[in-house]
Amino acid sequence: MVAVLTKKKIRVILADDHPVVRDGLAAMVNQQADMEVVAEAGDGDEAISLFEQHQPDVMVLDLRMPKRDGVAVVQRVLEINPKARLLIMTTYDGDEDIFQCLSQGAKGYLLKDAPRQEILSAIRAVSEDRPYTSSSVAAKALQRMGKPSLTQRELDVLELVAQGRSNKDIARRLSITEGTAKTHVKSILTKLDAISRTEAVAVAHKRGLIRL
Amino acid sequence: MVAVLTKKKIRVILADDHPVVRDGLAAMVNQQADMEVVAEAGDGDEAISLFEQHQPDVMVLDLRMPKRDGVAVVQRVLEINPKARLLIMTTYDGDEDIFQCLSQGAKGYLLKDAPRQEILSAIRAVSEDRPYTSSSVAAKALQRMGKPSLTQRELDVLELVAQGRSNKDIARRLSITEGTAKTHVKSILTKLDAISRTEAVAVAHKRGLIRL
DNA sequence: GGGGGCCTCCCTCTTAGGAGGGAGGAGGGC
DNA sequence: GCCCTCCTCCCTCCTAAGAGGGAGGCCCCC
Repeated sequence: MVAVLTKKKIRVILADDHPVVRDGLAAMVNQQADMEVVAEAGDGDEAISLFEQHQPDVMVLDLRMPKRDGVAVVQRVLEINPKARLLIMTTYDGDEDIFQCLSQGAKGYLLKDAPRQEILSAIRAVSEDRPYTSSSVAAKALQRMGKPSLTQRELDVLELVAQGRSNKDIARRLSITEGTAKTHVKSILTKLDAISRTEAVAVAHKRGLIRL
Repeated sequence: MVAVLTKKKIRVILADDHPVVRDGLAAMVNQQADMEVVAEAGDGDEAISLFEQHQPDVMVLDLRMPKRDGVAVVQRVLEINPKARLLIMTTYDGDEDIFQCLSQGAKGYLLKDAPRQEILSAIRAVSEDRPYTSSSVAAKALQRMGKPSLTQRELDVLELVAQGRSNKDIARRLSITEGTAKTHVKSILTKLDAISRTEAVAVAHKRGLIRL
């Protein structure tokens, strides 16, 4: 704390539903001379309201959170302030998550197993509005490019497929005919390049299209 | 730090592949007057060797770690020292993981979203050889009771099923006939109480029988 | 007004998958 | 010795699932 008054500290909000992780990040951040944690959120809604309230330089966001999903938080926060600087920090490295967040306007994306130094330099980069993405994550985002996206209806069907439902059952639940359900399943198989519905589920899971 | 010399501190080893989580736990633990972190491991092998080296009062273990899986670490450590006090701390709440760890002899199991106080009291409990299990986790363990377990071969088949392989493909990979593969799949379906292979995968995943 | 997605529904045809049996050999525990 | 579990293989029968088409209505955007 010697030459403190030269620069303003980077004001950080942490949003993660694990107290342990928040503690860890807070400890790391507050040890740095050039940054400080101004608030901590334990769920998506809290993250949004704390962001509005504090207008931090950087918000570090976990993707899977109670109440409101990470992607939804990204969307909402950027709606409130399009210049918000968001750093996604999560365990999920599916290309869909990464692609969604980055294309929606998050400035950085890193994985929770990243070493301390990488996390800190990511925060600094994002605070200066420079994008930060580790090479492995960037590779995933590029992988996702060019791949066809599923329509909302297809995602609805996919979720039921992943639960192990039959086409007939899916049709009943969505109030469509079995034939239509088959049509959707078929185009899911084509888009995901899978030969069977079970493989489609495996692929979708790996890509982060479905959770659980 | 007033009345320190009355008791020895609880010596804790942390094993988790996320530096952030280790930092968070370390910060929490070292703030307590009655405990201290003596070592940190970032993977399974390291956890085992550090345990041997330090013989801590408690080892806090993540389940999914590089090199050696959490359950395997539990097994090996208890082989080395049957009186080892292990506290599992993970994000996975599948009944299989919980059941495996506890029945193998882990003293406690808690989820990473647990509040600080719960984590600390769990460490204290386990250090005194008292089992600690949160009620939701205990409920899962009981759920698992009575359910049939899969044989090794069935697990082999299940993994391939989860990858979306056909029976024919599975047979080829395991060097058995398609008929035998079918037999295994059939008994998997029966044991998991599923009607289709895709549902079996969903159930298996929920229970923590398969990863990814 | 004319695309272009998207959702819906329809057709035929083939096969992989699941139901329900039985049965033999290997290995371990009692 | 016996029993039991597991893995292996066999049979039949039937349905769900996937391949490969086509087609109409809707809505939004250019």
